Amino acid sequence: MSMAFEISQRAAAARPKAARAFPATASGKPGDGTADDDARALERIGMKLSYARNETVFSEGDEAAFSYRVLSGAIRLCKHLADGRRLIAGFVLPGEYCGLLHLDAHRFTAEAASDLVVIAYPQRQVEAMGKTMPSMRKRLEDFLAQRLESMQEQVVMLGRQTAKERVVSFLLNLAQRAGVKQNERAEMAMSRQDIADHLGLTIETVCRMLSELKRARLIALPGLHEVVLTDVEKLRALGGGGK
Amino acid sequence: MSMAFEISQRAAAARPKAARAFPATASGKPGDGTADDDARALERIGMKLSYARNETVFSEGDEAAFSYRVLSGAIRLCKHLADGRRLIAGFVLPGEYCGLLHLDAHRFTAEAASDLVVIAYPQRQVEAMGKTMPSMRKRLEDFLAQRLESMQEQVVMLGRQTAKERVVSFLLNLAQRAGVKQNERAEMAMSRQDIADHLGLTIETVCRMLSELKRARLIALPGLHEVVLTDVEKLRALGGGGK
DNA sequence: CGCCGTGTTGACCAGTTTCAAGATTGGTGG
DNA sequence: CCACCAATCTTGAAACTGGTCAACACGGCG
Repeated sequence: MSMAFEISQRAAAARPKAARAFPATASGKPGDGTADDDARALERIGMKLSYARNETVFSEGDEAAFSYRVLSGAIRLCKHLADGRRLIAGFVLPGEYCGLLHLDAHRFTAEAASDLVVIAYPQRQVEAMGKTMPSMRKRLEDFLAQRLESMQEQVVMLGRQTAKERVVSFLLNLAQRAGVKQNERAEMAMSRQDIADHLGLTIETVCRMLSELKRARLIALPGLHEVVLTDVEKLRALGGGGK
Repeated sequence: MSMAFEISQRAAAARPKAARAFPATASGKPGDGTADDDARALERIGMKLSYARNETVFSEGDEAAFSYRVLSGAIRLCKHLADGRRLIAGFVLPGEYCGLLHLDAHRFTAEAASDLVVIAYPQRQVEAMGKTMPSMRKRLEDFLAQRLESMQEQVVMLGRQTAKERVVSFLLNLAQRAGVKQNERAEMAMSRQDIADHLGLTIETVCRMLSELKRARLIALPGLHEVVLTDVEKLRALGGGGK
């Protein structure tokens, strides 16, 4: 089984914890609807892996041998600049994929933003499925389009939004992707520093903006890594001309 | 000839100046080497169009019926936000393409950043060539990869670089893409406002940074729309941890 | 010649960062 | 179970970068 061999190679390189058993659907994001068939097909060729916070899933420049689907936790896609500055291009949340298209993902380093469980798929299999299954091909294309869309949003955010707008956009985006509505609790797995590096701010500014939103009763922070949007309408109004 | 008909439709929509005759190679960027065959093949199915500064080539959301190659001048790819803020995702310089992949380009509005001459290719033909000519397929993939690369650079720039670093990066990038070396004159067709909207700065800050670089003898500005990099080494050092 | 669009420069101001304490949280070992 | 420690988060005050507002310069064109 050369496939299994490759997986354990990679696993060794990234030093994830030994893969533990998880119910196959445990952390699958609900509401995926149309994706289920493809997801199941992938599930069969994938392997579950766990990483502790801050472990590297793959590095910039690595050969893109695997794609990943997040089961729980979050991946951060980041770029480390020469002088230590860091920039996070995006997060991969539960139910989402990364590295499906070698084009994009492996230009970044992927790290566990929190304790993380993923399923890894050999890239070759994904490509093969893309060629035979039309629905899978479509999903690959959608994935790329989404990725472009989100990079674009980030460019708008970084280029033309204020600190408060950025934080609000981030929270709205997070809640939407998690399928969480007003007054529901959303997980915010990444650290404040991660958020700051994603929004092009300092950690202190992120904190201040969160506090300010809390004081204004627009959000609540039941725990360090949870948010509740208590007034989506007003948040949207603050979200800036974005988009 | 339905192709010609479609082209003039589009031309009418965008109100370009009547296409004038240009020697086929007049503004072709030299040094394209390997691309020449494909370029020539495209040239045959393309139509020359001219636009005055600020005319729209295509709008965000338009059907991507055409791809474009810039012969002279520059296209700006921009996004207009609700509140009037504007953000320029990038410029297309002479010799470069835009809209080759419907995926990306037509999420932006393309406008003439200066007086502009392009060749327009019916999208269908490009796709057809992509399927039959392997070298063309490769070029299309490269194009996408490049586009992603440049968006990424912009994200780093906007997220983690200072005003001076941004301007320096921009100038270095411009010179490199124009194939211009130290002490050679590079065209900078776009306005200061365009540059500002690309770098996420104000026009005043762009001016100040350019003046500062000029005072430091790192660049010269022989004309409003020309730059000479007089000390690429020091500029690189200023260019920040970029990449 | 004077106007208009664009670019440049200066003075002042606001938002963000930086620097510096604390406060919480989570993990470890007694 | 609690005490302690390290890491992370929060908050405050001062410094600074870049933005805003305003005046002026320059160049093309009617």
